[in-house]
Amino acid sequence: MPSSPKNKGKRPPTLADVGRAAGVSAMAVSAVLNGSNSSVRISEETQRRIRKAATELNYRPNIAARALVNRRMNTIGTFIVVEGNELNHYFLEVFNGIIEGTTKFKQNVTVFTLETWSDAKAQLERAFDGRIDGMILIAPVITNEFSKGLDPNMPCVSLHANADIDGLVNLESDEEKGAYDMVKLLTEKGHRRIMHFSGPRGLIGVERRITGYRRALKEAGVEPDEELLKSMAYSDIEARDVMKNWLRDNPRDALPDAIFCANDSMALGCIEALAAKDIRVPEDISVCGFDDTLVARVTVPTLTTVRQPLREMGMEAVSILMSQIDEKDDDEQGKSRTIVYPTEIVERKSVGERE
Amino acid sequence: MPSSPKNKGKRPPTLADVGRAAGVSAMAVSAVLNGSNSSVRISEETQRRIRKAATELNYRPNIAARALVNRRMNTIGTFIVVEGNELNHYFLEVFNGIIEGTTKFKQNVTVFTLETWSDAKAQLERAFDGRIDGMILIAPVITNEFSKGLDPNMPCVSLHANADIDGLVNLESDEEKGAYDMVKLLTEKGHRRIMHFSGPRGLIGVERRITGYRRALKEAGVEPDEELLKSMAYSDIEARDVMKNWLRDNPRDALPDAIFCANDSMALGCIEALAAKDIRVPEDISVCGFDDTLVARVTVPTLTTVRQPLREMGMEAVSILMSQIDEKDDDEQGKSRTIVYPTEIVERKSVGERE
DNA sequence: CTGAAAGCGCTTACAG
DNA sequence: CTGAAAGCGCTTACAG
Repeated sequence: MPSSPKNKGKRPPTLADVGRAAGVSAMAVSAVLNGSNSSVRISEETQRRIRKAATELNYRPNIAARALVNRRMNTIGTFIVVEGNELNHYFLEVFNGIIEGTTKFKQNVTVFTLETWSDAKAQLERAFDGRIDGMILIAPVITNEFSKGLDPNMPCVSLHANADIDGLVNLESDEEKGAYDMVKLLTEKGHRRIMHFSGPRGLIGVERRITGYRRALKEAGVEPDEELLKSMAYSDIEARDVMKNWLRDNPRDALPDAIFCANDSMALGCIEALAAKDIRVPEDISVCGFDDTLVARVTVPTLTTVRQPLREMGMEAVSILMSQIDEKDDDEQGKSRTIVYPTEIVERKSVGERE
Repeated sequence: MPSSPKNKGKRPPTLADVGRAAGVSAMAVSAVLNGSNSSVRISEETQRRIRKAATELNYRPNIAARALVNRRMNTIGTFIVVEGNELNHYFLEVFNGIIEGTTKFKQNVTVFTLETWSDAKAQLERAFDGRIDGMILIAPVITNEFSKGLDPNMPCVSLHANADIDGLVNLESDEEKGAYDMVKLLTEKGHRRIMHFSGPRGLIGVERRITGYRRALKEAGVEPDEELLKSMAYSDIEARDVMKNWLRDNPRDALPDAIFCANDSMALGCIEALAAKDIRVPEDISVCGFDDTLVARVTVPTLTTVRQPLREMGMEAVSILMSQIDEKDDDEQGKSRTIVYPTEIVERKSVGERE
């Protein structure tokens, strides 16, 4: 009773099986079922017979065998660092776009999560065994160290690469202008003391937003106050805690007029801490975010925010990657490139007029 | 200049290449690098030499070749229907758990999005070409039609399968008790006229929540009023619109004491519509959700909700799937099974006391 | 303890 | 217009 003969006949049917059933060679079956570009013409009648046999046997091509000869898996890998142990809204938006793109191109997506960008070499290698044809890096922090972990033969597109990059296509948005426009809106609505909750200093995107923030302030005749610039991780929890501590350490009348947060989740964290002290948004203070993720529309109050076309960027990343993959054997040149998407202010309820 | 000789030498190194470099057979390399269970013992010295050659050549196993012989891709597929064109918070939570699980088991995840569960046969087949070893269905609506699309040899676990299932493991939570507990809490806080925004009638989970809702009402001596039960898609937008219309069509003093929403997003949609009419939560009306997704904690007011351990369920789904995959050749029996997770009330700010 | 052979399921030249 | 052969890169028996 133990070790029974392994499931005989359970093995899925192969091309040869179908061929046998239809009275032709496996090669003929391959040609009609998988429409290869070979010069083979098979008679209508034979084709019909082959297709019939295939459906009857419930034939399904074996992707591993095919990939072995084609060197093409028709799947792309997305790489993301899981911060604070969770995938966030930014990821959700971008991923929605990636899904849309891969569906269009009939590709599969596999998701690789990294613990950190800094020593990603070992983690990256999991993907370099032919299982994906190209990779999308989501908001990577690309260091020299990291670049070394990359495979030069693997087509690669990044979104919001937070450092200078070399040899890959990067999609980003005009973050400085987004920040500038938002802070300008704030000043136009009469706000003067404007706090900025930024991401971690040093990252390109973070610095760009700070630059935009300062520029708008200066143009409105407000001298940037370093006390009002708080840097932290891009996290709602951190923003909440920073806000909470600030409220503990400062008198109520020191409250700024507005807070410009570097992403929507941080804005929510902020609002949460404010609400705990019964400070109302936007009546007592205005708060705005960045990204225009799902939550911005759905929270109360709805969030005034800087929209980056994250979803579109995800879609485009796939589309660009696909052309890279297809042209891989051709010239390698012109690979390095940056595409900048426009940002746009979305006015909702969390920003009010001053006075 | 056209058709240049294809990138010679660019082809990644194979086991044979490494073997040649180390002066051994490919088989020996395979044995030491991929620690097979074959009885092969290779001398320490040779092993060192092989490893050295492998790193020098930057050897990487080819997964397609390996999969072809092993019939194992070490990747699992997750299947989800993209409602209203976006992956939602429920997905994000569950997927976080799946990621955690697959990381632990060193598996990859690929995400398949379906347009609908009803005629999923063709869409499902994309996955039945050996690219995944098992599948996780996220909140599927399993009909007979759908079951026929499944491959009986493919290990399969579902989360919140919203129908009776046959031949697969289903993970779900005790939704009836969750609903009951929540409505009971509401009645204990003095609420009597309690509205329920449910999902689409007919789905098992929806009916269970309705049952729990009614039971708690009756126990509190409140006769369920069918006028207060509104069914709709599980969507914040629908909930917002239903609420908006209700507010338009009913006098202010007809406002219920509380609204029990079938998920967090719907609760947010509700609150949004209420806020537009300056109806405050929880001062004027209490609102609660279901799921305890990321947004519940972060919106204002924070949401009182029924927690389902979505993340844990995602993790467990992977773990169960892995054992199914490993035991596939063994007995097929006992495959069909349901595991019910407890729900739990999380009290936050959106529910207040009456009077 | 190590190597030569066969085979996983497919596709791509190459002959007829 | 169609078939026989070789090979993609690996692993698993099987000999030595």
